[in-house]
Amino acid sequence: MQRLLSKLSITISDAVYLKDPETSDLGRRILTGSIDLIDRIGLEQFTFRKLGKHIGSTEASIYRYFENKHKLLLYLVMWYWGWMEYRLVFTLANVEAPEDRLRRAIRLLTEQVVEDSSFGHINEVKLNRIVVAESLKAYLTREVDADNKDGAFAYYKQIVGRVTGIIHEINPTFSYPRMLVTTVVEGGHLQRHFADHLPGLTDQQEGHDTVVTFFTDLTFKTIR
Amino acid sequence: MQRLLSKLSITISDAVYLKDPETSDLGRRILTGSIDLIDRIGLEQFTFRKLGKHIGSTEASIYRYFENKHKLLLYLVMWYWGWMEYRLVFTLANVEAPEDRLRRAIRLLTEQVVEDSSFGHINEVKLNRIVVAESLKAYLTREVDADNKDGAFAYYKQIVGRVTGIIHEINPTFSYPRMLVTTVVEGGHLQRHFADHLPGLTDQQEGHDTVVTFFTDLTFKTIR
DNA sequence: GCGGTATAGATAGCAATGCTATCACAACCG
DNA sequence: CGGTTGTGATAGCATTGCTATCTATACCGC
Repeated sequence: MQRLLSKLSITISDAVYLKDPETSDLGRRILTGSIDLIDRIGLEQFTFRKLGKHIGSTEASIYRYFENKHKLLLYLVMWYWGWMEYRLVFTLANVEAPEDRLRRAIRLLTEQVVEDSSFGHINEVKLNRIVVAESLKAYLTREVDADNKDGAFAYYKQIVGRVTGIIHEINPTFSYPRMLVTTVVEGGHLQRHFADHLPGLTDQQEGHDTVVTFFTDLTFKTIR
Repeated sequence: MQRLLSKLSITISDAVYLKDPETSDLGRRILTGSIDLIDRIGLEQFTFRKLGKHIGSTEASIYRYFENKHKLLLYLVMWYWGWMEYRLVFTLANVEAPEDRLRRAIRLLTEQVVEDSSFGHINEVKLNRIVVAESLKAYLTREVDADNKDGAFAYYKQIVGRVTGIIHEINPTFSYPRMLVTTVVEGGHLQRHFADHLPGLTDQQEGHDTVVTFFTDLTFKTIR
């Protein structure tokens, strides 16, 4: 899978960037560097000026690629879901039984990413942490509607659509598959965050991964 | 209930404010005005300078009450959960059967607030919209741990604890009650947000409230 | 009524942020 | 070789986030 993925590229809606960062050395340094820096200092503290310093370039040059840090976040989040969709498709390949397919899908969507490798300049482990900690901020703004029109959530919706389809195979009468899938995905992120910072709000324990277990169980029981 | 609540007051940890806004006219105008303005323009666009103009005061005066807008948000969110805990206690009063108690609790936590009245200078309808749209930003920061130590999430945790207790009554062997409750609460908020802005990600329909139905159903099935 | 104290308005100021503009230089491309 | 493109360098400006100082007022105890 690694080898294959490294040849594929994830298409990002050109509405989220001014100049495609995949097409130049500086662009790729912006991606690598921003993932690095956001993971380290958090989105609030992150600025284009700091990123410029971090990658040995300037604020003005970065502005030639992205309108502002919100758009850059959209890019990263969109890339992440594009990558996840690839992984989902591979994970489900040749798996026939819908129950197995659903189980695998939920695992993929709720487990932590621990291995970085497939794409050269993107560190998926760090990007996963960013998505857990910051991606909701990409949805919870006044610009959602515009960003949505720009296709920023296209991969996310596709994933929701795929899993919804599996649920439908298992139980065609279940009325709220999309609600369930987004609840599982975002709930998974939130539980990971709580486990790290507000342990009183979760039951996740050190060591074994109760998040995956919990959401798998919840999903199968809910759709019955 | 209205009459009783209007005499009660919700205690907010003094770590989130510099000067108790409940103790002065200006303080109460800050609360009323900030709820108004955040609801109108969103947290990102909201600044103390704008709030000063909005309530006919100055930036500097507001800074005497709150360190920054993040602390003000914590105050509002904490107030909201304090208020919700009151309402939860009243909603459950004299209801014996744990299934009924759970059903009522979930409804309260996931339904939209539509009536404003009980507390003079706080508009609960607007505050509910703010909590739906912005409260996750209060958790998803680098300061969570410090804010948590300051007791900013105390009411939230108490509510989680109460509902966890009910779940335990119904099924003492269920292992993840806290995960379930926070998933329901935050999931409820998210679904409302999606319904308004990203309808492709939810199944909520105009008119009848599927969010409450969905999460009630999910909860009962999950704990069985 | 007098002096003290708390409160809030007015104004200034400063560093950081968000964003734009201009210019110079190098690479590369036909 | 001349033109285009991409990047760095620098400047600048409005806004934000926050602090400081000064003044007017109101209220509180005596």
